[in-house]
Amino acid sequence: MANAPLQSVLRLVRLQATLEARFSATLGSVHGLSLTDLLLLMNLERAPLRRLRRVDLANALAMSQSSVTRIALPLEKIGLIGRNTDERDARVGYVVLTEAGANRVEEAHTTLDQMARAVFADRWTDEEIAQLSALLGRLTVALPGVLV
Amino acid sequence: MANAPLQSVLRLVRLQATLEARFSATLGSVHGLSLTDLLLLMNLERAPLRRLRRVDLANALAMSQSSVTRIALPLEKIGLIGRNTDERDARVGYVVLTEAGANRVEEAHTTLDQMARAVFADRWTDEEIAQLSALLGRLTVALPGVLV
DNA sequence: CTTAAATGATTGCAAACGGAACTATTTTGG
DNA sequence: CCAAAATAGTTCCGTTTGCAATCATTTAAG
Repeated sequence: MANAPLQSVLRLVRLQATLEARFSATLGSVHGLSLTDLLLLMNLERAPLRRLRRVDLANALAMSQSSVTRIALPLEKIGLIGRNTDERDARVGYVVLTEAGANRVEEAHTTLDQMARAVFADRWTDEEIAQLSALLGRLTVALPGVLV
Repeated sequence: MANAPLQSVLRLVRLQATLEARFSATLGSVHGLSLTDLLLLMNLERAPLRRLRRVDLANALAMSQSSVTRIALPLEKIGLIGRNTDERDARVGYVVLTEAGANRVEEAHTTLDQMARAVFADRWTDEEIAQLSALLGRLTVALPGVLV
């Protein structure tokens, strides 16, 4: 297949719209979160001290800083995240996962995991899924500006 | 890897934002088209008589009908597509690729193809790329509402 | 036939996003 | 030590998108 690169990229682009729409719909009705919300919270969960600077969060999510500001605002209002300052540097504002946020992200993570498994439920072997994950992982690191 | 399904989905979602941003930037500066514009034109190019109903175009692009209406408007203004009616059914409006559109899509397609190849330029074998394409293809057909 | 449901397309509205501009800090270079 | 550049964050504005409502037309059901 001579045009496998283009085909891969096009399929990837088109898959995303469907996956995000589907996942966000369920996450919204069940947990009151969009997929982007959950990804933000999950990044905090994995971070040391459960906190990240806004600029690092933007890089981790492959989004702009302004988007992080806007997404964080309602999450802060409902108490899932908090705001910390840095004594060393007055410019930075840490986003901190609260206890309520940690609970919520655990629940939503479970739902997301089930949905992801459902996507592969039909005649996929574990090995094939691992292969796909590995190939996408290589693609991720091949693109500058996309953190893992 | 027990969480390969989730990992695959998350990587896919994150890759899309980067790829679309990168591709749209180049396509925009070189050919005056966004990636979405080009995908619309490419679908017309492959269609019989180089024309499609708006509703079919929406399905093919995994987008809403209203988006197709809005995307098509400026493309029509600059003469890349035209508008046909159906004598049998006055509701449908065909989107037709013009000669100018066919020329433009051919140029932009070449650029897109080169960019796609560049993504895989670093230590990917043809077989690996084909494998990725095949896996993404299976994923595409596994999701209802996503046409190839 | 005639009325109700379905279909195709458009428009208004709201949500999400990036970029540019701006403020406030910190770092750097002379 | 101080001015200039860099960095972090927010806000404003334009673009893109989906959903709901709407209109016109066709199909289906009685």
